[in-house]
Amino acid sequence: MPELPEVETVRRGLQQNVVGRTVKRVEVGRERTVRRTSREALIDGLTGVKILSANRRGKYLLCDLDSGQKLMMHLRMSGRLIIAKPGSQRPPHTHVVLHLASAANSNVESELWFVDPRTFGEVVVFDPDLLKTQMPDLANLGVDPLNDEFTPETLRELFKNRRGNLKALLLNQHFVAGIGNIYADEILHLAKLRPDRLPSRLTNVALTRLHGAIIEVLNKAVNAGGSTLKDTQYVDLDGQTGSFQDEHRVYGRGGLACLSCGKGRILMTVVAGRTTCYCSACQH
DNA sequence: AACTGTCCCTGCAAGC
DNA sequence: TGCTTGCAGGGACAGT
Repeated sequence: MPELPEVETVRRGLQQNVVGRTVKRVEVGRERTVRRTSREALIDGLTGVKILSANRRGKYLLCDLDSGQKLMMHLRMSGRLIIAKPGSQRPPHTHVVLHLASAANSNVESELWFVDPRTFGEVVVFDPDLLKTQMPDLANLGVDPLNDEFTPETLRELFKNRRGNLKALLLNQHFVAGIGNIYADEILHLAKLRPDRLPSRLTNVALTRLHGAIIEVLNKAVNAGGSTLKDTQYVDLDGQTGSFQDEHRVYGRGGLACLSCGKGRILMTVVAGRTTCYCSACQH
């Protein structure tokens, strides 16, 4: 399930394969994928338009367009972006197809497919001036943890006057943007903190450890190309799987021995309404 | 204002 | 074997 590391891997794929190219034609299959506006709005907003950049904010992919508008793509649970040769066999649930003109230094055209079985994902073209009204979720997004402005002090400020537990806070996109269920559990395990701990009670030492764990886990996962699980089949733009699932220490390991301390057993419970795995011995 | 619970949707796996 | 059921989860939304 795409979280920050997977989305960052996809972003790099877009940078390589899509930036600098012009959209010749747009196909929209299932309208739910473009529900924020409409089929016509997406086709009008992208046809004949050049894609200038590939950026990321949390789990949101954002491209500047030469029309002055922006393209936002969100993979949510099961979304995938695939670059393919024109006319290739499309997988089931291919909801949006962008036909891309060849890059300046080549004569190879491509298709960019937005594939999404569970249809939670979305694709939208929006006017940056209307960000606050049209894209309130994006406008209210918290700090990106891989941005330099994310420091232990940031975390300390954000923890003030918070009632929820650590896991709920890590999952809250208004707080820190990009962490989902898998990486929240991995981060808390590395930081040796229980998911149900209250942030207001954390010592400065623990808080600094948490800050370091957020950055370390996310960077390692980015370097591994993200995590590919059985159920979501996450792959990058070229169809490559990630490998960070091999480094998961708690996620999906309920009932097994802790790989870090060797003493504890991984408990599987529900915290903040999500399946949560943590070590009974080394997380306090 | 901040938090919790429910819903959306499909594919897969477990259980009968 | 073949069906049903439950589960996975990001974020919008309604309710507290």
